[in-house]
Amino acid sequence: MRFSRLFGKTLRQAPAEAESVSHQLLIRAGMIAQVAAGVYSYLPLGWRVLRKIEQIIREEMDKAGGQELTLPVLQPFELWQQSGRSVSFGQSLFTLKDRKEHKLALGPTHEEVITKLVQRYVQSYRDLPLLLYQIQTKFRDEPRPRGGLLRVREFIMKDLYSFDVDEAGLDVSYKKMSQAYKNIYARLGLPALIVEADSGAIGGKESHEFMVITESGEDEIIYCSNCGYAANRERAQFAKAVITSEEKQPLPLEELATPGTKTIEGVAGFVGVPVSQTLKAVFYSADGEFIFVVIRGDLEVNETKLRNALKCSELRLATESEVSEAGIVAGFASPIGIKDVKVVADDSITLGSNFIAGANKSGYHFRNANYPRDFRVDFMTDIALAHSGDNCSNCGSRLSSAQGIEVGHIFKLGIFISEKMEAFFLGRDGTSRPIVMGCYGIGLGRLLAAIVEQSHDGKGIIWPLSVAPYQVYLCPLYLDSPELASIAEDVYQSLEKGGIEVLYDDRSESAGVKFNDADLLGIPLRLTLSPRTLQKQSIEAKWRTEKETQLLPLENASAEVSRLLKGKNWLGKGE
RNA sequence: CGGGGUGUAGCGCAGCGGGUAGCGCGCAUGGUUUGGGACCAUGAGGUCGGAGGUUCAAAUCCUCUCACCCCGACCA
Repeated sequence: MRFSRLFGKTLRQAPAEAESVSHQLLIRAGMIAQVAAGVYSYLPLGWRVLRKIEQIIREEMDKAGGQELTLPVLQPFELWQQSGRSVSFGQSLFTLKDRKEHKLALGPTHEEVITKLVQRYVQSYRDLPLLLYQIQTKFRDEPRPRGGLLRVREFIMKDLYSFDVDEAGLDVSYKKMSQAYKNIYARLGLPALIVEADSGAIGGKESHEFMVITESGEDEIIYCSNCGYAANRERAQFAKAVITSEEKQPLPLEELATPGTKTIEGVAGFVGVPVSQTLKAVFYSADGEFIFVVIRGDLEVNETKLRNALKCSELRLATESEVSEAGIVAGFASPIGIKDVKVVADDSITLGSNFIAGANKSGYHFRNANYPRDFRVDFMTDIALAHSGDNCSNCGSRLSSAQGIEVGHIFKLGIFISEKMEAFFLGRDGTSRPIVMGCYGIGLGRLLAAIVEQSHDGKGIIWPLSVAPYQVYLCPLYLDSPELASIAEDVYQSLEKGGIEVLYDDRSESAGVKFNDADLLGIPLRLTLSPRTLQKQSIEAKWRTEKETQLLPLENASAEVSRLLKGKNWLGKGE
């Protein structure tokens, strides 16, 4: 490809709205262009990278036994009603009406459609297992797109669905996919960490995310460097410290005047006890129902855990007026004596005794509140948010935290969808059972952005050889010399003939401009041709990742370059 | 949806005590240059996000509105 003919232009300055590194570099390199919030065009260079990523994913899916197909983007809304996910996806589902006023959805994912399809063709256990996938555009009306390609409303995703006869079969499919994903990240040069995850609106039970650790990541990972436990913070477990008060025996409940102490810190300070010696009350609205949450004063509520515990789809903090309508005195609330309100407790309230708790009247708290002696709860489970510094629930070591980009998510769906979509099969024993499903998603654009996020320097992008838009940047200097121009042209032709992907900088720009563009675009190997190298009948080669240059004989340069490229692995590292 | 911010040439920005728009980069033409973003000359390019209002006069003041970005809520 001749640079002078390439559509797209490198920019010295990134547009003001681009904040994340990947966003800035991808725009400056002329690889993507924004159309609307969370909607992007891929320019030729960016599209080449995306297609390479796609091909790697396709190869790994095929190797794992996947069969590629394509499902429609346009889906009848009824399918979403049938699965019940029109509710759980809620506003994120893009919907539209056709000319007959029939409601349709733009697919944010394809469990419904594929399960319907599989239902038509699978009748017997003999038809299973199946691994079906597609690579296709998804639509999600995200509340807040951000970070360039990191979170968008229209994106290309590979989604694979597994169909098995039982849980054991699902485990096998899940492992295959997990391995295929690891292979993909390895080939992309992405150090991805697998972590336990919440399954969110997709549903199902077990799920894992693949995370690339980088500061710009929007997810927080809690991990234990001792035993290897790692989980998304939404999901993370930790060992809650047991608080032993001086008096282990429950003491009689006492009312205590605590004027003006509306916060946990305020009360604890006023009474002179640690915050862990108090009970915190937090109020939520879950699908419209008022929820009273109790948790030990030193902990915070994990809203994802709470949502899962309540099995609700919409969860938010209750407003002040909702709290007072429920008859609760904010700042002095506790479940003691509370009636007609659903109370959910974190199990931390049993890890201690004689707590300070609200007296449900302004200016007063109770001393020596104990569960279950003094109050009841509707149910109790783990709804606490893990922090770095907490203890690992596996091994007791200190947990750490890191920011990460979610570059893949795999789910064990079980029969959650297949039951609703009536996808049953006949087992060997003649009984009809729902197909056991898994789903496995990976967003290509986000993958591309993640690569840039963790592989760049002050000059620009550093693509791994496996996905670089071109392998070689041919950079002749002093192109106005007819002799040099003609040799450069010959080299270009011979590289192309040799099957090497080459971007030929045929512009008559100065050396600095060309070198800077080569670095910005992140092409792995740069070849410089100038009177200086010509004098030695050679061409200069330089890897994007290295400082040193080397001279290659001009004669059969193509073969020499091939040799160089083959000497590198797909990441362009090592010999 | 809550909070904050920005919309002026392709990109980055200035102008905003009202008088009809300018700088840098980029772009075009010509010339001199060239191993890490050269220089000179000439030139093209703008309904100042949109609508309404105030005024003799609005990029500038007022009202409404739209878009985009960031934080949060939310989210495979």
